[in-house]
Amino acid sequence: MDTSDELRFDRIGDGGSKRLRRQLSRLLGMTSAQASRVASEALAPLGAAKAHFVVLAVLDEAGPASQAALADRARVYRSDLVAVLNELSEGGWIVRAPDPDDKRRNTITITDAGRARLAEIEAVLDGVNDRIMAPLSEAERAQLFSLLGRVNAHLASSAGGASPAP
Amino acid sequence: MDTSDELRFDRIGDGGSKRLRRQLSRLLGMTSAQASRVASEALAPLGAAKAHFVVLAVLDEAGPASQAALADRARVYRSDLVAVLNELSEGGWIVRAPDPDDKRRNTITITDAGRARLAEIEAVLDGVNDRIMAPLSEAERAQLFSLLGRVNAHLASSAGGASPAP
DNA sequence: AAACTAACGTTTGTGTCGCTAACGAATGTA
DNA sequence: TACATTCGTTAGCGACACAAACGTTAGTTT
Repeated sequence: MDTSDELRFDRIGDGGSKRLRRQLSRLLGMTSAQASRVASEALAPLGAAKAHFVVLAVLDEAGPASQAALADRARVYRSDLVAVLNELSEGGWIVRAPDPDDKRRNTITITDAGRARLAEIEAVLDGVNDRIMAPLSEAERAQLFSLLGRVNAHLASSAGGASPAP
Repeated sequence: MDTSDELRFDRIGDGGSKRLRRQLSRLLGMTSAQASRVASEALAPLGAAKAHFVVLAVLDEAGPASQAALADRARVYRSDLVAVLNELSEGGWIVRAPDPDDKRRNTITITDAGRARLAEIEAVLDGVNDRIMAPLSEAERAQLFSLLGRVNAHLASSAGGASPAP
């Protein structure tokens, strides 16, 4: 019979159901949840969160910015960014100073300690991603990135939700 | 200018950061969230949820079962299954009857209406998954499933979390 | 038969995540 | 001057994965 091929990850997360195995959204959800869990667990000892990494990375690469600009770049909602910046500020990794030119804005700047923190977090997360993709070859990892990236781009552009704070 | 290769989905969800683009967990999370949103929106008019589909599918394929067995197969936590079964029961899609042989257990059975409901939901979700993978060819879809499946299997087995209710 | 252990369904609660709504303050525009 | 928009902020929703505990029932041990 047709005992071949697709039975390799049978009963991993689909109860052996052909129906469930066809649903990419489910496979995506399960894998994402597990990856997210691994990442969070790895960051926990540092007292860091994933949003910390994203925000610090964007700050480091794009330079100081208002919270609104930061939220756009990091794809974090303005409302959620507040807490993240509070935490980063408490650690001395960023400075939140009022913008003299526009009193509505804050100017967020990464500190030297923040850059060190970023490197620290990045090292951990690089390790995490390596563990996640452990069973894949280099070529396969690139494949996965490419395919996922295309699906993601398609979803982001087709849906209304490309921008986090409309 | 910066005309190279990997810029095709630049600024889709990573703020243009090389660092962020390397993080599979992030790409996975964004894609999963969007796919999940599309699926939920498609199911909303039916008044259905994703868990409904999973539970009905498992019931249809593996036959009547206790809630514990159902939770294992559907990869839903016993605690969360309660609400799902309440909803499915209210719709008349399943029957929850005490097991005479073991008074601790309920026996969950799918009804004819439940099977019709399952077909209905499945049709919607098949459409959703087709829309999600629209930019991919048949071969690429198979590739994506295979790669994701391997990552998922690896994560499920390496972490303690292969079984949802320890 | 009594005592202990384990499985069952259920309730309740936790933490994260994506997202919406509304607010006062400040700014820009008509 | 009136109106609209942008800014940071607070609060809250709903979905999801998950943990802890409880009363009930069953199986096992002494």
